[in-house]
Amino acid sequence: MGKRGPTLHEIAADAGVSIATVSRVARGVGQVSPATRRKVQEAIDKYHFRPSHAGRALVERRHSALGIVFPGLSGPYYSDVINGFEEEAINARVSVLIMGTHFLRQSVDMVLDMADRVDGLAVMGGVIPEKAVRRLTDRGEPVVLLASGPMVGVATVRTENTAAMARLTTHLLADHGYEQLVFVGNPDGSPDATARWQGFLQAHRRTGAEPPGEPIRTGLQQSHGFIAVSRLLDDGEQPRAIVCANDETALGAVVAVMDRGLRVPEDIAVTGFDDIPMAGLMASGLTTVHQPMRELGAETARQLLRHVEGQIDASLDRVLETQVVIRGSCGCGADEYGDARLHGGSLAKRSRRTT
Amino acid sequence: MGKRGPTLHEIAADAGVSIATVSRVARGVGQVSPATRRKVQEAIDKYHFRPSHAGRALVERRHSALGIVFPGLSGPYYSDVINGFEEEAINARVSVLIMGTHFLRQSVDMVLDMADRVDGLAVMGGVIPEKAVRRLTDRGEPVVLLASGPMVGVATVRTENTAAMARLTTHLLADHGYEQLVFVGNPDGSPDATARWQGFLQAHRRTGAEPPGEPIRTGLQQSHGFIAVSRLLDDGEQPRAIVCANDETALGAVVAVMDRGLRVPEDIAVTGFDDIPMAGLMASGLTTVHQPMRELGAETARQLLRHVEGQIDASLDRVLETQVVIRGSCGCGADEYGDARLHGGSLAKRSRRTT
DNA sequence: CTTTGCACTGCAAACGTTTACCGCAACACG
DNA sequence: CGTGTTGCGGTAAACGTTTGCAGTGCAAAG
Repeated sequence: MGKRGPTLHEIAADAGVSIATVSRVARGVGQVSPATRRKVQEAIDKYHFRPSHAGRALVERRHSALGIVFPGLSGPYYSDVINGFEEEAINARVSVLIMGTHFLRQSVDMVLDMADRVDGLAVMGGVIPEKAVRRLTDRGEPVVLLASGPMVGVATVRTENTAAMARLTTHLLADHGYEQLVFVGNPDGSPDATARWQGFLQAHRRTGAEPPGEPIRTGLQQSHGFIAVSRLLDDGEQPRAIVCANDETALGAVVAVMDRGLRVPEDIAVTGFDDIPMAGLMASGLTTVHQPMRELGAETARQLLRHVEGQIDASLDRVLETQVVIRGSCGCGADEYGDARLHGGSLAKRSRRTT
Repeated sequence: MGKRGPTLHEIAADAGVSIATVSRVARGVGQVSPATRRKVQEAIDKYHFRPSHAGRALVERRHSALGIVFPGLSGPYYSDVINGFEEEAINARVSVLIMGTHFLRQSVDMVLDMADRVDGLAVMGGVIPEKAVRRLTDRGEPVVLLASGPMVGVATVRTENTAAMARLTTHLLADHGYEQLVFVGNPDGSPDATARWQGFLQAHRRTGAEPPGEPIRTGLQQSHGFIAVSRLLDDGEQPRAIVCANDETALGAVVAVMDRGLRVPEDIAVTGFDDIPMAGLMASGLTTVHQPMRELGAETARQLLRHVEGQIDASLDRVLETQVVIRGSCGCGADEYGDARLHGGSLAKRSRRTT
């Protein structure tokens, strides 16, 4: 059974005017005498009238909504991106529809379906195959690719992953002189993970270090990191440093290491990626890479809105800067960069050194 | 500028038939000869035609979509709920639109707006005031309240929070004999937190324990728990047990306790709520309450779908069962309930005792 | 008193579907 | 050969809006 909301006609009848006048009052355009306006407004309020989106979408050919598609929705990462995205959307008076495909078979259909409910779509990398993205753009649907490699003909907004991971890895290899680094994350799992693995490799090549072994392929949640590292250690391996694809796996790794009575960073250094709130709080401080998540979402929304307005720039490839954040978990002592420990009831922001 | 997709008319022209026939072929209803069907299908494929949602929504008075509204989207909690919800929705061939209000001023407007784009709405407790929910139901919009207290005239699906928290707290008070319990979480923050605080209080009353002090009001993220407990300990207080509103704050609390050289559970016991994957993995094992998140989402979707079909049962108040999961962090030794430690490369599921 | 201009408001045509209804051809049957 | 019957497929109305255009009435100007 469908919606039963009042329509223009009912309001018009009640106010004793035509539907055109009600429409004009409702959207505040055109010439309407103050007396009529008041009368109509009263009827509108009385019935809590809100114009039907379907009717409006049909004639205006726009939905006043933007869509954003993610693979999954767990983790503070996405939350911040969505926040930034929503903020910009609200400024532009459009709704935001979120979708998580959860890697289901029907993903492409779901996205295609959503595309028909919004004016533009932000698609996170790895959600649907390139071919499906093409189909959308070919249809004339404004699309912005989020956090995924450049793709000809499609606007992209992303953060600098590869170079940052290369800098971080170089810090471990060159500054600390570590030799056996292990990468935890699935390079085939998401564009983010791919780019980070690339940076990891790049650093090894550039510093002339021995090439690293196979990555430990696992998911991006804390429990995944915990399990992966637990397995590794239980198998008798003990790398000098564990480079994780994101902070949450890193946190899981830290717990796994400590569970076995080993110390971070004295026995094993651990690094993350994303700089989630928890990263700066834990004892040694997690060395990681800060990404402007919120801005990533906001910029994506802005670009998408321009696109929807017809300001198409399909060759756009906006890359937001990232910063390596050196804390304690890589082995840099607190004394080295000022007091980085929490104490005495103060929760002053831990100092950072960024490269 | 708006969508440019092909319309029924173009397909009809190309195939040399009327729009009615195209519509029939597209949706597979009515009588169409095999020859015509083939011809039309070809044209449809050729243009990648998909019927416009707006046009369809207008005449059918349904959107083939369900909405689900959350306050925020961080944490594995929501992810699982959404998963279950989506799964049921996909079975019923309807789309799912997710929305996170992020406690913005415009929340009510956002929800009202979304209500006009879907056939039914699942609203998580605390997202919008009761009055706004009423407005929706008054308009005839199918609404199911998710994880929030019963509300007359509105169907509700939730998990048993209060009783479970009472059982857990009683375990700490009676079985362990702890006396100074501290609650971390904001009772006014969400219906979940409210119910858990209630259970916490209830246990104190029932066991005749001294009433607890004020709760430590903070958010539901790991970093919130960490900061809250850090402050507490730095202020010189040392409760015997910390009861957290959810697992993530509990994990933050554990890290904060350990950061200060104290042990969990020997010096301070810590408990959570939700049973997220990480809860079973950490060293001592987090004592918590297991909730059927996925089922919560799935059941909500099922109820909402029934409601949309006209099978209204506004007095429904479905309460899903929860289980207290005793692990080590409350002080129950591993030896007490079998080997609950991870070792020897095995990651066997940690044993549980449930009440 | 007629004309002109202006502010206001109604009419009606889209927008892209779905579907009830009807016409038409072909065919079977008496 | 007339009369149903049946299977296809076209016509048109309806869904709820927006908006160009035209009409109305009134005041000011001629």
